Amino acid sequence: MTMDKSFDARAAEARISAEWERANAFAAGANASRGESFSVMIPPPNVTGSLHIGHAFNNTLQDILVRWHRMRGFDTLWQPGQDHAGIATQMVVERQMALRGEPDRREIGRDAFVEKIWAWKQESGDTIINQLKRLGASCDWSRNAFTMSGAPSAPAGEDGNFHDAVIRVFVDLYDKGIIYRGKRLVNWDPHFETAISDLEVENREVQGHMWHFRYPLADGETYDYVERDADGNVTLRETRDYISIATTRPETMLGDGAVAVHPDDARYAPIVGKLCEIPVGPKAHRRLIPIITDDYPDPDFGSGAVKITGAHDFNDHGVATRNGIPLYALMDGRGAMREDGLSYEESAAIATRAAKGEDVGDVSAVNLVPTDLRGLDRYDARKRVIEAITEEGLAVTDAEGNPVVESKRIVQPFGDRSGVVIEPMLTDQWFVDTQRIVGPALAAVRDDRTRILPEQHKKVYFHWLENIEPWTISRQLWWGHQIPVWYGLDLRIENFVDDEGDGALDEVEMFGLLVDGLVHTGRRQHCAATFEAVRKKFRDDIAGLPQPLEISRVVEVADREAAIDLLSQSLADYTLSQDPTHLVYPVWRDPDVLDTWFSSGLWPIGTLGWPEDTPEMRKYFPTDVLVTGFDIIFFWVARMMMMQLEVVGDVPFHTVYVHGLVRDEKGAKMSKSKGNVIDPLTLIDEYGADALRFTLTSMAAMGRDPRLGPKHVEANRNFVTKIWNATRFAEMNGVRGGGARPEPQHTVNRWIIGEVAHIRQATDAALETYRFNDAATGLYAFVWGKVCDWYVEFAKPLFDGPEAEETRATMGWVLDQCYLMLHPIMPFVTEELWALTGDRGRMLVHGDWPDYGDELIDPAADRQMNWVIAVIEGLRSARAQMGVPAGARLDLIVTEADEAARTALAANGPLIERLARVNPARDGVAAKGMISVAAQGASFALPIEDVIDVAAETARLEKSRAKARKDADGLKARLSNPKFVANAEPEVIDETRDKLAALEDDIARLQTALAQLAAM
RNA sequence: GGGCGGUUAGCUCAGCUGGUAGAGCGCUUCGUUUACACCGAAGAUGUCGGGGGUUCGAAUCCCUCACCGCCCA
Repeated sequence: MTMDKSFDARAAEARISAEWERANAFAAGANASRGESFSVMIPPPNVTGSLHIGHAFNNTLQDILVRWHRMRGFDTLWQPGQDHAGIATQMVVERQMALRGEPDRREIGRDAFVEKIWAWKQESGDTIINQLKRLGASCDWSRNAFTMSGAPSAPAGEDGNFHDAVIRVFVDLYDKGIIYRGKRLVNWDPHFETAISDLEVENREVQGHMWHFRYPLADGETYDYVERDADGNVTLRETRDYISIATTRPETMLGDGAVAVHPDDARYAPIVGKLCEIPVGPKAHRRLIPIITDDYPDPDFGSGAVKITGAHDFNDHGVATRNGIPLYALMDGRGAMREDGLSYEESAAIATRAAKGEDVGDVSAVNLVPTDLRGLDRYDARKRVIEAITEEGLAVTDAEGNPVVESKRIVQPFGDRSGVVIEPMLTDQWFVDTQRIVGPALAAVRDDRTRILPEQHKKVYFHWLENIEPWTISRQLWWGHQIPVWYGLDLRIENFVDDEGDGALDEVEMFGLLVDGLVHTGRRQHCAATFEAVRKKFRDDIAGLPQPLEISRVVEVADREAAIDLLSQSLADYTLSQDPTHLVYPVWRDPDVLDTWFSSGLWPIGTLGWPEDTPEMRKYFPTDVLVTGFDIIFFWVARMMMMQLEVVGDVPFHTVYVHGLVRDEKGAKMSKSKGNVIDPLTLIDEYGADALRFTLTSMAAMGRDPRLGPKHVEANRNFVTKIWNATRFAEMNGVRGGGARPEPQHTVNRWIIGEVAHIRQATDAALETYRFNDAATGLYAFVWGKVCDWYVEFAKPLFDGPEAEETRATMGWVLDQCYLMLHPIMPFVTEELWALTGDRGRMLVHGDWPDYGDELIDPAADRQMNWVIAVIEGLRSARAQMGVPAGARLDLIVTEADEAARTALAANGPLIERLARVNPARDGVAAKGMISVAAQGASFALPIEDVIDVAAETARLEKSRAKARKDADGLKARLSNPKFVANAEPEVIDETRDKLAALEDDIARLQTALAQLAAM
């Protein structure tokens, strides 16, 4: 057999992947030979996702840990899977439908749309899984999980019980009161028409405008407006009949509930408590709002006065709630001005009463959008508002009378998926009261039950959790786990009078119910995992109602309207038939779905079969390591911590390894818009998966962002080729792998075995501490620098001598160790070489990770070979510098040598002769026409005859001497410092003395050589 | 505004608990010697961002300044 000149990655990767799969090599527990388990949960990529370089990085690191543990015999599980990515998936499928010219989702309805998404998922949802396989990720693919598995809408083949876990947890937290529903200001995405969490909001600085408007004081009031400089000197004094407001969002003025100033702001003190007019809206119904004080306004920013729109701004919302200012909603779900609710006149009247301090109750029907602006998009409304105010002369103007509009950079919230400006909206949403479950998550990291690496990220974790806000978990989407809460009409109206007192309804009473009860009263709600369970709860509810209602059948309908229709119809029927068995009590389910991260938060237990008591759950939970990017620490890590601790009372993992973000060569974040995205699959095609993996690993310095360019990958592809060719050389010389560790006699062989032991210890130490880059660069230096550069070269002459057999055995074993140790980082080429070089019985993926150590190290061999290497390097350097033709074979004259040097020389003569291109060493004296080379304990002379240039040789030796002297002087200075000798550790002092001695030895030899040269 | 990180060879970066700097790429010269030109040999290049401090000793610890980046407000 002759090997090709290089590794054909493309062909081999596919073949090897198939072999791994056929052998079920990645199955949970494969190759287990000891009791301990090791489990890792993949951070689930979106089902819509495709592999980007960040995934490649993240999964390479996980795979290294997993393969390393599997080879060490741990019962290993790497759990793969995907999340259902609510918004993203809906977006993908809607776009596809639009492209095909199909009716949109509203036209086909929820069920049909969800069915389409499932169809899409089954057809295209495994893209990233297949890409991860190409990377070599050794997940147990048979267990691939999905956060929507087992949902009622799931088609065949999508079973699983993730849905059960999600619903179970929701119900549990609901029952504990940790999940609640409430009207809150949330981040509303007008494009997807759903609430999103603050983490899905990207605050970006954009070019915006700041308008300045005058809010006239009510009843023509005036005040002295005085501005002072830092020293208290008056810089401006004028009589004003208005208060000046700056805003970047004029359209929200319509919903203002107050103007706020800082309590210490002297400028406005005279008018606090007075009313002012919002300078927009029909003149006849101009609204007045109070001027209040609050700590929020910054007196130094703008005019120091802030308009308060509690329903459309988070800061304002805080001010409004603190001060009892009503929250007037202005927009609908699409970000357009509202058209619903009361007329502007009625609304303005109510708002005015509120401004005067009257309690006006619920203001959700109040619509303060003037008739002519209703239905307009928020930006069109803005334009109209500005025009109207300017026209009226209430814009603040400059000296020339032009309205003051500042162009400035403002920070605006954008939906991370939709890219549109987020609108703070007052809506009914479901929340997790995170305050109540955050404690254990903080404690677990504080007392190191979960370690976060690198440690600096702990701060971020703590900071976020210590200031945690309620988590909005409802999404107004169709794709996701529908909230398991049903509503029913509240029929227990307060003013119900049972005229006859007979506990039964007559027609009049029934009519009263219909009119008062159905339309105007609240609703009942119940939460349970199944409709059956919820039906029972409603039945208990209605049991208290007057008969015959109490025996109504609980049935499910689409929504509140349908419920009212059906109930009315049912009651009407009853009045005719008097047959109570036909009475129904309709209930409807909350249409919202849960935030995808709510399900991802249960990933560690959900993928292991919880809430069932599964063997996997018992064996692999808590999991060991979570490998993830920094960007996901809040989204996911913190939430998993909170949820697992709350639900099963344990941490989800004992270590979180946080890696950096892969950047381009210049350090810029990769982004589609910048066009600097590097596609990992392209790199795999070009250089092979091993080269890419090795590159990413060698860049994985803890806490740092790797910068990746194709050049780096190319360099490591060369490394793949290098070990391939070392194997090829071995193979050509009859070396085979698969043998037991030999116990050779020759120093070279003893030395390399010791080097293997060194690197094994270094590699394990690096992996144990998650220093992936140290593991990679250490192996690189060992394989290339030690094995290929020196050992293979040393072995060449040995193959012709009496040590040929032991050298073959040693080389076979050494290469086997290289394959084993490189396998977690470069699985394909090593698996291939493993198969090519021996009959092993099992694949390398199930090879036994070595555990030898110092016992294999022969210090004498170590010393001797390092000496030989130094001599060869010295000889080569001297030759090159003196311009000796590379091919010329020189005599090697030993002018001086101690015992150790003689032994080393005798044992390694052929090696030195071959690698330094010299004839066998013989004793002699330096003479004219020779150059000198100093080594520890020995001096050599090389006759280069007439080519010697005395001046050049002198210069070369002087340069060496100067360097040695400089180093020696430094060391001497240190040793002669009494404080150093007194304070430094003894080993350090010894080390310094040894170094100095060696240098002085060198200097002496150089000195001699120079003297000889001078004498010639 | 708060927090975190960075500033080391021409470029991209290592350098863990302080013991006087390394790798890859690039560059120069030489080389087809029984694996490999995706190679080998030899070589050049560093006030370790500036300033101060602790220490026998600082790229490494502390303070400070400058610039760059990220996160949160």
